[in-house]
Amino acid sequence: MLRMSTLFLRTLREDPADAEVPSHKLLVRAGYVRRVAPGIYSWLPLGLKVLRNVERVIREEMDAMGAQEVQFPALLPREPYEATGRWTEYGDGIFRLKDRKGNDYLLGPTHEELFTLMVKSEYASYKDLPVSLYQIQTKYRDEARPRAGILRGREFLMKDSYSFDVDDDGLKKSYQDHRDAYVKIFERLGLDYRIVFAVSGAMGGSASEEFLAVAPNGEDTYVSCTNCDYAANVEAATVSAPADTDPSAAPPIEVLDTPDTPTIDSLATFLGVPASETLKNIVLQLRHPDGSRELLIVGVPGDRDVDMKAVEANVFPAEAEPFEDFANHPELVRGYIGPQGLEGIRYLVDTRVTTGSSWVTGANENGKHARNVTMGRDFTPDGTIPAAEVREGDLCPRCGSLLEINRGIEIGHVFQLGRKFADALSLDVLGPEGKPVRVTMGSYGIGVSRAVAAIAEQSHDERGLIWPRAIAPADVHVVIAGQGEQQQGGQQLAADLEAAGLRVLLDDRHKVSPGVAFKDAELIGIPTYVVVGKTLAADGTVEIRDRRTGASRAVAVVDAVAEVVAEVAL
RNA sequence: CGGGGCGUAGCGUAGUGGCUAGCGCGCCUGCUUUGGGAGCAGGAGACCGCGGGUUCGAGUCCCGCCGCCCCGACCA
Repeated sequence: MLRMSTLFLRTLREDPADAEVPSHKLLVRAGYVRRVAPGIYSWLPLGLKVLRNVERVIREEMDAMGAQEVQFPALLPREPYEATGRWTEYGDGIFRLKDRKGNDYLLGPTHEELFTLMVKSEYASYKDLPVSLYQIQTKYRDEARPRAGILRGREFLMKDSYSFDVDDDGLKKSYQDHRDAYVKIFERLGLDYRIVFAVSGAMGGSASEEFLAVAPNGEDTYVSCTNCDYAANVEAATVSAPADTDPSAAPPIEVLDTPDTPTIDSLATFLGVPASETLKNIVLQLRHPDGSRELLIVGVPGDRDVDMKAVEANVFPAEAEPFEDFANHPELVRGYIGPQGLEGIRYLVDTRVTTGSSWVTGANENGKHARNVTMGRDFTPDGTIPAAEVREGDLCPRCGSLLEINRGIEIGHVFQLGRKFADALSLDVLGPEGKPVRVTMGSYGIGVSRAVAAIAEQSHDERGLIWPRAIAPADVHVVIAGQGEQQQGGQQLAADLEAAGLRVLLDDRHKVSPGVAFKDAELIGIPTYVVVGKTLAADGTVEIRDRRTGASRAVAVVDAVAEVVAEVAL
């Protein structure tokens, strides 16, 4: 039993000044966490109980799906990360340190290398696979900007698992098994979440989905269809493209004098056409992994911005950056670039730019634009990518209905990693024909500490936290509001509840007024609390209150244990 | 890393060059109080983020650094 009289807890009456989002404010106010350094937090007793409860749910489901728990160190040697290139790729993103001999170490940001090497050293036969391993480990990333309390920290708790299969079909099954397990986990955690398509990004690999907890303070933006179940991270979103038409049917190109119209706004105003009918050509510079540079021009409808993340996802592993060096490229007339007659420069268009579509665009001459510039006749791009930002009201690529945009917190990610790490670290098993077979992997993560914050984001009101039963720090909170008989009654009830198998938090503080006890109970957020107070003396009843609805009912103290047990079991 | 805001006691804050840095909460002692953040009395607690400078005098003005928050860039 937790007794408030001795519990290591101090609640705060006011929001901490450095907190912005509700989860941060409330977890600090209610005495669950305390900051010790930027993006680094300590867990106090109540917070640690919630964190452990989340871990327990995750462990149960991971074990149930057949994954086996292991534990790697957080402190890791440089060599495995050198072998996969990530010692360099991570740049400032990892914490590095040296031992007394000057050898390089890092604090693990993620553990693909270690899992891969572990399987390599233990297993050698296709008969050993498939296997899925997981750990719940503290991860370290030197984030440029930690924010929102434990929502994005530099030290955080993560469940990461990895599947190992001999072929793609096996990988698909392992992926699906993890996905199913994640659904069960997030259901049990009481989260409102969406599964969205994601880009695989710097990790390479193919199929990738994110589990996003719906929250206005989330860092991820996703689109979802108002009709069907299509949902995607904005970086991975596609939209329904207009149908192709016959380019020869378009009127001929017409070059127009458009002085002083280097921007889309000025052009649209000058010509009196909507910006959506103009074609904006953005010059980018690609940086390839080998250090070489390449120009890239991206054409998008003039009323939309280029989504750099979407572009990068399509030119991976190159990185894209804005191009500024117009002085050395006289063929690129800043503000008046058009795709017609662009020779030798890679040109990609947005999905919305289709064969047969005609545009107002630059004439590659200062002060001039061209009308009726038609794709398939006047220019042919080197490819089509979802380059323009997605907006609310765009059309679903699957059913054509309206898309809407919302924000979410990434709490899980499932990912068919493929052979990137197996290749880098030579992970083979002997196949049935006696020849080595390269292993294919999946990678699956859940942000454990982040999930606590995500739940707090979704489950609170102006008075405080409201935990789902599965992870609340206790099943029931007994508040003693009074002296003498109430004290005796409350102590007895708490003991009886505990004897009935419940986890009990008892507010047995003598000198605090009932108002303080009520406020604390609401702030701490145990879903059910029982008030033992004046009604005990008056008519032998106690109050059972529901934290979420505020509903209160009086029950005879002799029936209280049975009533509470029934309520908690719901 | 760029832009903006801000660092005063455990928490929230006042203090726009001039007396011993003020208030609320919390904490300690005593008495009273006990169904919605109690009252009275007495107390402890601050190198005013750090370093340098201007000035007769700096929490206050100037410079540098560090840290915090927000936006952006970045982020398996």
